[in-house]
Amino acid sequence: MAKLKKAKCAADLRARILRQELAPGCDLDEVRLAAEYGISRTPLREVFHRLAAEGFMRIEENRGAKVASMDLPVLRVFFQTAPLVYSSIARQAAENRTGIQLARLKETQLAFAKATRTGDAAQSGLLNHAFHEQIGEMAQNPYLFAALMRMLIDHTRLGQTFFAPQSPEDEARVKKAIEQHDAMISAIEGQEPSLAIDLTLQHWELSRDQLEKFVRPDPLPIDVISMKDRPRAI
Amino acid sequence: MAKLKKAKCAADLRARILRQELAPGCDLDEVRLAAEYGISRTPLREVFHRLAAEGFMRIEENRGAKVASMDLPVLRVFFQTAPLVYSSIARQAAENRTGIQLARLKETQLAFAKATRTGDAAQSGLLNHAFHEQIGEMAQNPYLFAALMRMLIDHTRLGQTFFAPQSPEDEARVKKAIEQHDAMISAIEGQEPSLAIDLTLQHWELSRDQLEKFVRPDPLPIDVISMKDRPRAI
DNA sequence: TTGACTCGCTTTGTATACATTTATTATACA
DNA sequence: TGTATAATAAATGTATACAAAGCGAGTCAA
Repeated sequence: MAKLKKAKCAADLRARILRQELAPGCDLDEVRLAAEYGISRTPLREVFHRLAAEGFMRIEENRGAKVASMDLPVLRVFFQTAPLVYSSIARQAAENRTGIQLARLKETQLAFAKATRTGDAAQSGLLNHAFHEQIGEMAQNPYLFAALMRMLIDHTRLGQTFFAPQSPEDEARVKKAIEQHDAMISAIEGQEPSLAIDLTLQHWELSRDQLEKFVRPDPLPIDVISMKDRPRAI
Repeated sequence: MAKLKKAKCAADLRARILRQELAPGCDLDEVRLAAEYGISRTPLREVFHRLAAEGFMRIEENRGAKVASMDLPVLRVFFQTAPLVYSSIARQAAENRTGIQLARLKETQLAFAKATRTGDAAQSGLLNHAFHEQIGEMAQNPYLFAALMRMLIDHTRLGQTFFAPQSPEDEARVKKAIEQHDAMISAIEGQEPSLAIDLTLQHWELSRDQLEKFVRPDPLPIDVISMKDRPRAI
């Protein structure tokens, strides 16, 4: 039981970070969290060190653990690197997937589609994360998997709003994402690497178009700024 | 001082694993190592969890930490993935390197060349590792960097013998590797991404040819097997 | 008012003692 | 002799107590 607590704590912290319930940069109180999870500081700190190495947080000497930040320079790299990593993973997943993994992926996809239908945006984000992580496992490539996991941390955090559609267009996008997942499952099941790559890149483009709105918000119209600041201008 | 001990412990464990002084799969005694590094089990265990997440070791519930193994299936993936990761990193290093990083890289290369000259194979391996890790840092890509670090763990462990030349041909190979490093530095300094990629792939091929001898030893001649087993055959 | 300093509080880091689990050995029995 | 089981030893996991470092409020002097 005690062991389960530690694993559960790690999993829950990951989820809270991915949901941005623990915001990027916010710092984590050892005693508070230890109490919250019903464990002492010792095992919690072990979890911290592990999550730090996984890229969820960083630990600063004598000043505790903080949730990994998402600075803009890195986000640029994110958009640049995602197609390479995602498509490589997709190809190898189609080549190497096992039947059991495929069955699990289908289950996740069902749960994911259901979460979007019930409008649970946070849960949708986490299940979408799980979906892509499972494809990563199928690739059986520990090297690229490490890169993928780090990409997904930022991708899921950025995409929090994706599954909370505000308009009919947003809803259509979510629906399309689900269909793309289904197509990807088919390509992986049929062991068609190049098709899996194509579908993955299409899926990425859908996601990217949405994400970029948050990463590069249109700069405020120049006159608005100047109007606002004019009174205080020298 | 106490903090330095922990960092030093982590760095030393990494080095010992890379040198195969701690062999793949061997298990790590908490009390022994804690005594060895002059710290208690608590901080050592934190280091273990961190190194586990970095891919140096794995931790099994209630049965301690073991050095990460190098199984053949994964090694196949290693050979398949290395060109992609290494060349992507090289390109981005050429694009994004800073002057300070370049200076540090040159220092490492000097130390590396010196270690090969003095015949210190273990140190050569570690400095070669540091050289490629520094190129990874230059790329400023945390996602691919995670993949690179995992590749280098296996690459350095596999290549232990590379810098302990047994023949004039081996020595020529080491010499060539050093020259390739110099050429890579030039390409990165001159910010020539495509040249950096070419040189990196050449460097990889040199390394690969040598590594494959250890990974895929020639299978026993078929008649030797049949001769040996014939007496016991049905 | 500002800047530097001290004191005390809060938080982080480490060691140690204890609980729990696994591994090993000894012993009994078939 | 081989196997199963009990007893014991060794280790891993956790909690707690204590040490050390950081942080902030308040004080005092310039």
